[in-house]
Amino acid sequence: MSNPTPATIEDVARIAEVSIATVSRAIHTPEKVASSTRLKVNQAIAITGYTTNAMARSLRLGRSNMILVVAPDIGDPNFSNILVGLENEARARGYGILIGHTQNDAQRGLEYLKFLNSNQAAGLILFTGVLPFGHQTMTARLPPSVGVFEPVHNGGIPYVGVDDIAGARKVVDLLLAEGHEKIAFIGDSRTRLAYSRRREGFEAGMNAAGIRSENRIVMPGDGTVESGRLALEQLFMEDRVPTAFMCVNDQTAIGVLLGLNARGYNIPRDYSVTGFDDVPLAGFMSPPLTTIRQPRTAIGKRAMALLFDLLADGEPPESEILLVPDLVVRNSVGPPKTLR
Amino acid sequence: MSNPTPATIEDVARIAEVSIATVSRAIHTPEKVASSTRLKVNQAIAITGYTTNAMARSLRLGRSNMILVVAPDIGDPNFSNILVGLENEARARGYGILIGHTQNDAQRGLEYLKFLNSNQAAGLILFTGVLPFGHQTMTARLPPSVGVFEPVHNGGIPYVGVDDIAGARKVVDLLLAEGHEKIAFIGDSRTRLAYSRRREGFEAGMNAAGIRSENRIVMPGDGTVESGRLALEQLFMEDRVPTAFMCVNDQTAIGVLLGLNARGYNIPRDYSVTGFDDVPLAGFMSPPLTTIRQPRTAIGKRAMALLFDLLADGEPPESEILLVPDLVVRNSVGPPKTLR
DNA sequence: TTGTATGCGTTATCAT
DNA sequence: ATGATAACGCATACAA
Repeated sequence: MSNPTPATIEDVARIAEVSIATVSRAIHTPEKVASSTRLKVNQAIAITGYTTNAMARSLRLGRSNMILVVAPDIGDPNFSNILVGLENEARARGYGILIGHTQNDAQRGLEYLKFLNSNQAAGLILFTGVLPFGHQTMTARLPPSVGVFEPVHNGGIPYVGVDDIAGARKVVDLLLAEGHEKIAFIGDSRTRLAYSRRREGFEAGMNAAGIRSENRIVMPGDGTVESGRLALEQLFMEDRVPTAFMCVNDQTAIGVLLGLNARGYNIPRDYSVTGFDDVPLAGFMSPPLTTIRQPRTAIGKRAMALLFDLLADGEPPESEILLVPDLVVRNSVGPPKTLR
Repeated sequence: MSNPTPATIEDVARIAEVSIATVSRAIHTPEKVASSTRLKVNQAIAITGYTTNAMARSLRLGRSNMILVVAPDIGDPNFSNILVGLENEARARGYGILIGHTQNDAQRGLEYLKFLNSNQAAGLILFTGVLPFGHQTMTARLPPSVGVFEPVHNGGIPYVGVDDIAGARKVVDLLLAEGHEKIAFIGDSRTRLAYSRRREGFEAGMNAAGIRSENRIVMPGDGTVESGRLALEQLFMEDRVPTAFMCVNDQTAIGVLLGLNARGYNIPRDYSVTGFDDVPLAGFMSPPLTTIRQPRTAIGKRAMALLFDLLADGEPPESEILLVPDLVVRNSVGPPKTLR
């Protein structure tokens, strides 16, 4: 199974009875080598099972054909689908993908910075809203990079994401159209720009509908199921219950839904609940959750395409690409009880 | 932001007014260099922001300090926590982790095989039950490797996983103790050894309790929410409804739970449902799911530790490490309706 | 069309 | 304690 040592270009050259230069050419510029020798080389390659040593090649060339994807949380339900978009696009261009997991830890980020500094990756895709390399970021020599989901604060790096304001607006407008006049936004937070923007969309919709501020409830949250449940409990305890809960993401909405179910309410008869993201489970909740669908694969595809533009031109063709997400109407929204 | 070219060991040497050999020594064997020169070197490193080029280093050394983790499905809810265990253990030993995603595609696997052949990774962690490299596997020169969750079929590679039989046994025994006599095992499949073993545990428990075979229902499934729901519907249509559903994993159990809820049943009053894995959402279902907890972080830790044993000794100290998982009792199991 | 020779950035061997 | 240099595997400028 584990052969002693991998074949080198020299092994191939010896067997094919040519020089290593010819072998290299036969591989990378076959048209520059006689077809007869090309044949010999190919046979020798087959015999030895030769694979070019990517490290030596990259060292020589000063670049590699790997793209590094750095993510703070691999467990994020959004991550894997975006990854698929990224991978497909990269593969189509002959590039491979490697994933680095930082767990929001700058120390871990540094590891990958070294990786980058060694030219082991030709490009960088960032899932975090911030360069994950701590202080050393300033002196770092980063390869062409693009952010996904969130703009990268400390870096002038282009990004592709979703138009959160427009998405949120679609949700409020639906709720408003159903007749809701007292709506709570659950999961307010300033740590993630995407979340702030969803809040913005909420406010914009409420403004447009002329809803008075005492009928707008905003609860903080960190986007976890827990936080949704917590916010709900607090609202009930303080007797500030709205007729509709517009949640910053699906996790939060699931928390609210679960809490409401536990209290014996029927959704959407008693209350309406909405999410954002369209996480895999959203459609399986009871009731199935009305939410905003992230065009995940498309985001990944666009991000990688943008990275290749950068790789080719050096200059970002545009610094922000916002995809407009769709509303997916399921069964967690209805008219407010008061209107029934 | 993007400095022209990264500093090399030569830049450092020039500034410190020493030879490159001394710089290298100052970094790797500081005790062999005069403290005065060590100081100069360190200053020069600080000035230049020098990082050793990992690629050149690995090329010279013939080994790297990266571990490659290959997984068929990054979205698997088990994956991210195991990864944390892997990462922590690797970091403690000065190694970094890179993740490769194959999507069960041999072509993609090949990419990573080249990576390995170039000595870009010192070791390999496999999440798949099979070497993901297609035909070329035979001629491949693999680094020390260990499997996670499942033994690797075509490779004599040691693995660490969970004792699925014992885990499943804990579940049946609970169900049996509650008084159930007609139990369905949902999600039978021969594609994953772990799943076959859970089935084995089920049968063993039923045998021990002397349950007759007509009271054992086995439904196929692929471990998705969908498949759980499907199996449930089929059982109702064929009028072969048991009093308890023992599901091969949590996803399946969630499907069953959702289906039962949709039909208006109350769990655990009308039916009992169990899962396996203790996925993040399991505790948030209504009712919270009784299931088996995968010791995920522990598995990752053990797997990586085993890999380092391999790296050091060459010989696997043991070929199979099975951790015994715990039953986590929540609220989806009760006595059968007939006994109430 | 093919071969020779150099250098990519390191570390290790051998002198000094 | 330090320096000069070879070698890791490869791609290419240059020579033939």
